Amino acid sequence: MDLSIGEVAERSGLSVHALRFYEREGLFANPVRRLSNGRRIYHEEDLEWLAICTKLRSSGMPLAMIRQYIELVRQGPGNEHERLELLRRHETHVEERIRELQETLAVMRYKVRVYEEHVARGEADRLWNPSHPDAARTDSHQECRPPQGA
Amino acid sequence: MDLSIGEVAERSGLSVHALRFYEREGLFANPVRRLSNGRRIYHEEDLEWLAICTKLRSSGMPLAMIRQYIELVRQGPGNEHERLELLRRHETHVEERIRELQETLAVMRYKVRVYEEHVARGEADRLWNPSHPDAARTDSHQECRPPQGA
DNA sequence: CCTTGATCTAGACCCGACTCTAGCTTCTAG
DNA sequence: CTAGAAGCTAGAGTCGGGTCTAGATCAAGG
Repeated sequence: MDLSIGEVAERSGLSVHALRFYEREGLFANPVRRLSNGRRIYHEEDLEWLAICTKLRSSGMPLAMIRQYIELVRQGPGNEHERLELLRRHETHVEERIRELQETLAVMRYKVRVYEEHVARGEADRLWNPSHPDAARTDSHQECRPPQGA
Repeated sequence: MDLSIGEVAERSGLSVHALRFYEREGLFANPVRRLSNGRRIYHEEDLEWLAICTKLRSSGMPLAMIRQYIELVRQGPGNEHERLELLRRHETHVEERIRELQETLAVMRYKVRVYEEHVARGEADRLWNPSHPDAARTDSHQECRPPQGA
């Protein structure tokens, strides 16, 4: 039932270094316990929490925010509002990020399509080419009118 | 028609420091020209290119990749395929990132909803709470069956 | 008994992308 | 003529998020 840091590393996908680092950073709710010889012991719950952490991280939540969350948890019941507020804040942030990426993607797709056509016609070199002022100018106009669906 | 670094900073939204930094990093296609007194002079095209750079950056393209692109441009016509390949690689990357964010978002929304319900019923403290093994376990099961639409 | 491998700590190092500082020059307005 | 703003360079510092190293300890197997 007890897991060594190596096992946790393997199962969580984090390095042992990262696990110790996370601990120093206060990202564990309950202080990591030790064997009499000083070695860390983890349990299933730790793995579950780490899975959540990794998910939050992959969505761009900074460690500092995860720490804030876990600090609220440590303070015990009574601050559920703050916890929710924090999560919703991040939700909003992720939504905005998605929109930003989608917009860039639309512009890029459009440009790539235009470029492909030009290349096909042998008139290449007229896209995102800052050493070709003519093209740059033409193109940046196009950029102002991205695909209708954007 | 000539722009000083300060003007470019203001109009591009980048700091003068960042502009000099970008130049050192080789992110300009044509070497930035200087006045006889050593001061940099920029032109509209530079602003246009910087706008593109900023867009690419905001979509997560690393400076190193922008540099690769601009190096292809500097080499002149003939490598349009490589340029397109580079842009498509990034496109794919952005698509994947969007998917990743959408997935996390779905999970977060679900969890937040569950949490809200629990809080409403006064049974709070049962979500993403690694010091409450019981809750953690229940919850991580829920996590394995995210909203049907995910 | 000895090696191998996992662990420990403290602290150095890395990378990306800037940001800022020091010390100097140069332009512009009063 | 002079103060202040804006520029210049080289190089140091920052921040986030780790990663790695050195040197010590410990447990197990041959």
